[in-house]
Amino acid sequence: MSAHGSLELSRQLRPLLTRVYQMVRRRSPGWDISAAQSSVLTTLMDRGALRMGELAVIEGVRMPTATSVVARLVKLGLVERIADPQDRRAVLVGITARGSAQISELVAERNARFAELLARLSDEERRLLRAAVPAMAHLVALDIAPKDPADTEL
Amino acid sequence: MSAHGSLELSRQLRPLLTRVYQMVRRRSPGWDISAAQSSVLTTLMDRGALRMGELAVIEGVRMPTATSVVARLVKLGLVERIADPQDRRAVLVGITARGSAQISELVAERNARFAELLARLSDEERRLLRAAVPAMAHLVALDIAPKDPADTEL
DNA sequence: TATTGTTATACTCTATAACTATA
DNA sequence: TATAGTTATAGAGTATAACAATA
Repeated sequence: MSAHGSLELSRQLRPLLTRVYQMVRRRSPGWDISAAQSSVLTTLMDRGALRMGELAVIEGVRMPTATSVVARLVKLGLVERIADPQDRRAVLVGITARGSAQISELVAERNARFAELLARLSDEERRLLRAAVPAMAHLVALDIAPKDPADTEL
Repeated sequence: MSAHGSLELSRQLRPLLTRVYQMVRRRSPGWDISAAQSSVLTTLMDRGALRMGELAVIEGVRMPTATSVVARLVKLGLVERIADPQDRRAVLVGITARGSAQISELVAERNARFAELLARLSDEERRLLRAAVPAMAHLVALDIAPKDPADTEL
């Protein structure tokens, strides 16, 4: 019944989200690592060492892609490949101390840059954004939830 | 003085924006055109025909990149190159009827998919998101504004 | 035989450097 | 000489198909 309101909200909100995303991402000079690379690093930071296949699934890419991104990160000394003792076919990919340090810096820098923009809003505007955070978090959680027909009631 | 609150808000909001962006973008099967291509099409849709160099600036890419993206779109019949009568060095790039139709469809599809997610939130959550829209719009506008020292007071 | 990864190949997006054509 | 754009070349990210090694 609220489908109409949702579509209208989608029309307003979606382009804005795209723009804000690009603001924070695209103009980030001085960082040598790419979006794909920083995504892998944050994943490994959050979840610890992962098998190549798991990493590919989480990143939403195919295995050959994961292999090549990891290969470049290894060359940069930011991740390492570890043989899996349980299964000799498998490879564990882990972040190195240097990778860890670098991604922390990058995240801090992005947050700082976004914060500068937020600081230029009014107190009221910031309050409204803050109030919307839990709803956004819920939205993000929805995406992870399985989309089986059985889960339609979620 | 509100710098601290901004940084905290940035920490909460920025990762969520990234995730939502990816939800809407990445899992969009059945669309042959790439992100760079759809971005060019929406730009041409919004602003009409542009010179190659203007397009490159707006898209935030170098001219050779614009040239190649446009070349592929021309091959797909979605944009056309028009000689500029005023300056024979220049090229005007315009969207075709087919390009126009295709981008409208794509935008509608993305909005619909995002709306489905929004529809799964509570009325209250949607209300909070709606209330945050003007602040987000302001945020986006800030990025466009020049960053000269003189404009610091904006 | 099935699973885990890698290699081979190809396409898009991106950049810089060198070039052409016009102002 | 300066500007608008293209071509040449290279590297990153992505994919599919074919392969190797292990379970």
